[in-house]
Amino acid sequence: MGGAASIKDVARAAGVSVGTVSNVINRPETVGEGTRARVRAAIEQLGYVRDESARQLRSGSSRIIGLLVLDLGNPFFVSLARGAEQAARAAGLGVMVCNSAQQLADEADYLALFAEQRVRGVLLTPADAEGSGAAALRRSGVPFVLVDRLAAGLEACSVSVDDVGGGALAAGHLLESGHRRIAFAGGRHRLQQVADRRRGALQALAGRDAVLLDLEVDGLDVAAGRDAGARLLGMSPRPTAAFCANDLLALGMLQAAFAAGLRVPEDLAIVGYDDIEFAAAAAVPLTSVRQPAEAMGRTAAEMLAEETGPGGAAHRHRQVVFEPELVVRRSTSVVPLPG
Amino acid sequence: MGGAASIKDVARAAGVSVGTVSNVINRPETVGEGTRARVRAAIEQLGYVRDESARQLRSGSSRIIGLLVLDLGNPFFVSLARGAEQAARAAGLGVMVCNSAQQLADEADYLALFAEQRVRGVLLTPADAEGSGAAALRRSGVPFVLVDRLAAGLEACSVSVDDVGGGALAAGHLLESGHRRIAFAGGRHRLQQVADRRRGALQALAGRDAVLLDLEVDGLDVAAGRDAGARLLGMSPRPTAAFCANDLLALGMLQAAFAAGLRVPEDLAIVGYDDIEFAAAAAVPLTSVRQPAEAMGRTAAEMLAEETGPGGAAHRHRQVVFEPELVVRRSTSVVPLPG
DNA sequence: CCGTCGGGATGAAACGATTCAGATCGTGGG
DNA sequence: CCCACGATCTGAATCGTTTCATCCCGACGG
Repeated sequence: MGGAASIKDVARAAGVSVGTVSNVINRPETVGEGTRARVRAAIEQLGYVRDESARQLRSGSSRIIGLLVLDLGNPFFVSLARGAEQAARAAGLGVMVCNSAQQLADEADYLALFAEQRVRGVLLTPADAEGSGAAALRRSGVPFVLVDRLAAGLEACSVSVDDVGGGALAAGHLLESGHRRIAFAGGRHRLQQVADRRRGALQALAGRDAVLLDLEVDGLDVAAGRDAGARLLGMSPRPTAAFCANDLLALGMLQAAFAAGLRVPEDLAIVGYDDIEFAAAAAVPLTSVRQPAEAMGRTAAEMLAEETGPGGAAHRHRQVVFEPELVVRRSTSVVPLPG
Repeated sequence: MGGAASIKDVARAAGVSVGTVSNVINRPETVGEGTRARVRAAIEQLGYVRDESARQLRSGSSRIIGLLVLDLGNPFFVSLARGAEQAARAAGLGVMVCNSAQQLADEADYLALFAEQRVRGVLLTPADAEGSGAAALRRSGVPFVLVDRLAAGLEACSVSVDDVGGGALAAGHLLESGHRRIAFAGGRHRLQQVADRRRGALQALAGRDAVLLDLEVDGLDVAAGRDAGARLLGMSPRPTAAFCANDLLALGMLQAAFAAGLRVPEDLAIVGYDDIEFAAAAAVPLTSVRQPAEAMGRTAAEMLAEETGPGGAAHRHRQVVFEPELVVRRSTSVVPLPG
């Protein structure tokens, strides 16, 4: 193997011109039967694989889309990525998954990488509320879909969930269960999703003689949840329930509660957010607000494929908003549920 | 923006030749100070971004590596990917993460995608024991590193963990804790990692008057663990301990045990494998066999960068084997550990 | 027998960057 | 005053593919 075989080698081996080989690959119906077979045999025999960079250079369009998620360590985003990958494959596209880890600098780096690669488009879960990533994309003219965040105005498509409504669902459920002192693990986080969930909770509690106590966190992972849980245990009077901005925090808090000998939900009720698989699998299954992660990823990829595919000129930006759904499990219900 | 600006546009705007622009970008020290500034200004002003596909076509080498993992739903592989991404970035490379979901067909599809993209190299966690993926890579001449699997012979670099040793650690620990009837959730799985862990367990139990009972699973996730747990509960006499091929299975089994009212570890001791973050965060923290996932990913990417970088001709394939480490937690220790 | 038609095949231009052999120019040594 | 030299810059060739204007040729209608 002295370097991969090119289309020229195939042409020579099959005794035809390069144009014909290209036709066999891209428009086989325009090529005579015998020639087609000969070319196919040559391709097979030489192990020829089309060089995508040359194709892209000439045709001007790439076959991969970039997906930049906030945190690959969160199964919610993994599900989202899986959905996107699935839809992309159905559209003949590949996905390049990258992890911004909520760092603006990393986000910018990866967007630059995507720009150099001339990706077909980008699915972005923005790392800040201001939308600097989206602004950069718009400036460079790369089509993009905002994921897990509503696009302001009509600048782009977006796929999101009603986080305010989700927060209200969670807080409303705790309220109905009799709780009046409720902690919110997430505090005044700079992520808009967290702020919206908090706002929804406040709305649900307004005028109901109940109070929401902010627990600041310095991350949205299990360790931060443990830490927040430890702080919650020190509060007095202690909240009787906690609403966590995501399930990772909730799992950490659950662990902190167990470590301190508290019973869940009797001594502390816990509601998470996302309904990741591990929420149901926890020893005390977590009540959580479900987001349709896979559907979100799938929808986003489909919209991008539509926008950047043939006929994309007629594309109108759309905002798809999914409704969250409360899934009640043991962590908030003293009386065991059926099943 | 009528299409992105090319190097030619920059050259025109700066009043120099394209060669000079290229030099400003790639060998700035060879260009006069004034010219350099003028070109830089033009680049800035036009928002020029180098087209990677053209660069790659001419230079022949890509700046991205492909990473194909068995299961992105398993945090172990997410950590591994994170480590790889980190090392790749340090080497100026991008990573394209894909998920074979243990399906040979998907593995082949993604490897074909990588081949078309002419990726710099591939990090592969093989989906079968026979190594058909590796064979395909060798045939197409793409450099690759086997991850989480020892490379037979000297065909390639590999980064793996001593799974036989890890299995022995887990079983040995259960043996020391007094268990004699031990279930193995994983059964005779086609994945080599699972088979090796089972073999290690058998070795540890050999001649010790203990028995290993296979529990077949049709997946390596939480749901499969729940299922295996349900079956375990029906066995009689019931095993007093279970060794699970990974932590997801263990978490599922833990949940099944709780659902049936069993106490862990008093009625059933459980050992997992991988030591993912959720293992420690479970309500009954899981004893597990730790694998250094991030270090594995990092090492693999570094080896690939070395092999495919300048001076790669002198590269000799190496097999790096990490040692697993037993992490004992509540799920196997009746007497609570300090801390 | 001629003109046309159309299926099949051809060959060269074009995409955007890199690279390298040369051109240009100011300078200092001889 | 001439020449070699280094520093700088130029222009064209090149990478592998797609695309399109042509060309070839046998068949068919007139």
